[in-house]
Parts: sequence; C-alpha cells; structure tokens
Amino acid sequence: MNTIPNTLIDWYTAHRRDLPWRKTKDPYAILLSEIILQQTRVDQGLDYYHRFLETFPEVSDLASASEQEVLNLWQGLGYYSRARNLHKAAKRIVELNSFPDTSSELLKLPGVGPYTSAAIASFAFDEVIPVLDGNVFRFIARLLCIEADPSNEQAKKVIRTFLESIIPKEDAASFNQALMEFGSLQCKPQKPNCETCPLNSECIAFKQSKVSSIPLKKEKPKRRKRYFNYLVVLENGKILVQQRGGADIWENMFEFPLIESLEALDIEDLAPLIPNDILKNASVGRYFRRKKHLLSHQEIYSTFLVLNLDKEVSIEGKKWIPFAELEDHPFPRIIDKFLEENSLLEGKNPRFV
DNA sequence: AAGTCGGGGGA
DNA sequence: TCCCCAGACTT
Repeated sequence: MNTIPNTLIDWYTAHRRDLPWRKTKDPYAILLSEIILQQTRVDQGLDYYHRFLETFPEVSDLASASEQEVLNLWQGLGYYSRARNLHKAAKRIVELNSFPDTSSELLKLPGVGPYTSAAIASFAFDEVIPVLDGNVFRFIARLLCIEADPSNEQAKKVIRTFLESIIPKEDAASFNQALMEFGSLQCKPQKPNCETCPLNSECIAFKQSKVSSIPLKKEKPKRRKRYFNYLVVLENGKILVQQRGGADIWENMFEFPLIESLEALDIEDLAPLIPNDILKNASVGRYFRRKKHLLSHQEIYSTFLVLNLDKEVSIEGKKWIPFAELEDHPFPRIIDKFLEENSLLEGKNPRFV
C-alpha cells in the first residue's frame, strides 16, 4: 500500500532541492536557517545564512556580538525583530549552558513560535512533531478541502491533528522536509501542477475543482501613508545620523535626521521645520523629490534634502560618522538605497557634493 | 482575533 | 499591480 507519507518521501527523494541547512544536525545552524526563512523565500535568505554562519560560526559567537553587529548583518532582509530576537535567543542559550532540545523548551526562546520550535526539534533532535508553515497549510488545506485562510487557528488545529495521525515515528524529519518541499514546489500557490500530482486522486479540493480558491485569502489591510523628509547633513566627510526608537518600524536601526509629516511637503514647507541648530550653519544643497517605498502595512514617501555645514556642531540625540563608517551601521533599505545611489558607501564624497 | 513587523521576486 | 513567502509578537 502506498500511504501519504510514502508518496511524499518518494516525491521528495526525486525533487528535493539541495539546501545547506538540510546537510547539518547542528541545532544552531538550523535555528539560524529557520529564523532567516520566516516569511522569506529560500533564495532571498540563502546568502544571509552563509554570512551569519561565517561571521558567527557558533551560538556563543552570536551571543557575544553587539546588537548593532547583528542588525548590520541582517540589513536588507526585513522584519528586523527577527534579528533582535535571534540575538536574545543566542544569549539565552549560552546562559542555559545547553541548547534546548525539545519543542516545548525551544518555544520559550524569543522569536521562536509554534512553527520554528517544531522545525528545530524535528530537524536537529528528531522529535516526532509535525511542522505547519504556509506551504504545509496550503497543501493540507487543499488535500482535505478546508476552506479557511492561513491565520485560522481552528483550521490549523484540524491540520495538525491530521498530520499527527500520519507522521511516521521513524524519520519524521524527512517527512516534515518532504511536506514543506511538496507544498512549496508541487502544491504551490499559483498554478499548482495538479495533473501530474501523485496525490491528486486523494485530493478533495482537486475533485471538487476548488484548488485555486484554497486557501482563502484574507482581505489585505490598507497601507497607511507616511511622509519621511530626511535631512542629509554633511560636514567635512562626515554625515549626521540618529538611531530609531521602538514602537515603530526599523527599531534600533539608523537613519538621517527625520522630519515626518502627515502630508506631502514642498521644500518651502519643509524649510521652517528644520531644527535651528542645523539650519543656522547650513547652506542648502540638492533636494531629492519624493520616492515611494512599500512596506506590508505602510506606504512611505521619502524626500532627501542635502544640507552642507561649514563646521561640525554637536546636536542632541544625533551623531556624526565619517563616510567610511557608514557600513558599520544598520540602515533600512530606504536609507541604504540612497547611500548606494549616491556612492556614499565607498567612503568618498557623495555624487551630489 | 486583529494589527504590526520588510523586502523582493514573479506573474 | 497584486500575491505571498520555512511566522511571531503585541494589543
């Protein structure tokens, strides 16, 4: 008889991608990969995984780094609370003197939720527990024809119960890998290849022609519009930056002095809002008009106004850094793009000066 | 239970 | 443009 697990494992053997975190049992490396891959496609996270392992080969290396170093390495990947929590988790593991080796202990680590704790417990410690990520939800929801969206806790419960009833006691890890890989490559979101699917005869959604409508989609929240007017304040090869606070996007990351407004501002509207301690010594340089930057819940319109100072004045809550030290500071993409486009990351004077 | 947290690749 | 990605945390 050909059970679902057997079918999946056979499919996996034939179609699996060669991914680095599948070649190790090191719980730290697996933790790293799982955190990086939260809400992130494999090809987007791959380089970060290698860089983190190279920079911090062991969990103790990560634990003894500064948060700024960790955020700096995470720069560009998004959802930066993952980096801050990963750093906290590493410190916790070092304190514990041993790596948590059960899903329930792993669940206590910051940034480690139901999916990630199950994944690490399964892949690193061979615990018999099913993983339930977006790929698995989609696959099983279609197989059982569960018309719900992925945030539906009741549907997750049904799916978990089903998975627990079929998960093999021996090599549950391969079964879990196969589950996710199948959801990702075969039972994919758009245009799944149902005609050649080895499970189509058992797929209720397929029989009922409901595959394309499962899982249900949640109505997308509207993006809040924000207007970020950045001041690019320069003086003798240095630039003025500040660190962002909490309770907002990009917590603890750096940016230029910011004037946020509820509406789009013209440069005439902006001028009177520039802090006096900056403005009084400044000559106004180039003005970069609005660009749009999309986040999942926000739509940010940015402008950049260059101000050249003739002497370095100290400004409360902000610090001057030489161009060459920009690369040591974690910036959100909106700032990093500006730095790139104007050659500021090369330690030279920017293009517009 | 709903809102918030990034960024990018592909259709 | 829209969709969605190896989700978790806060409110």
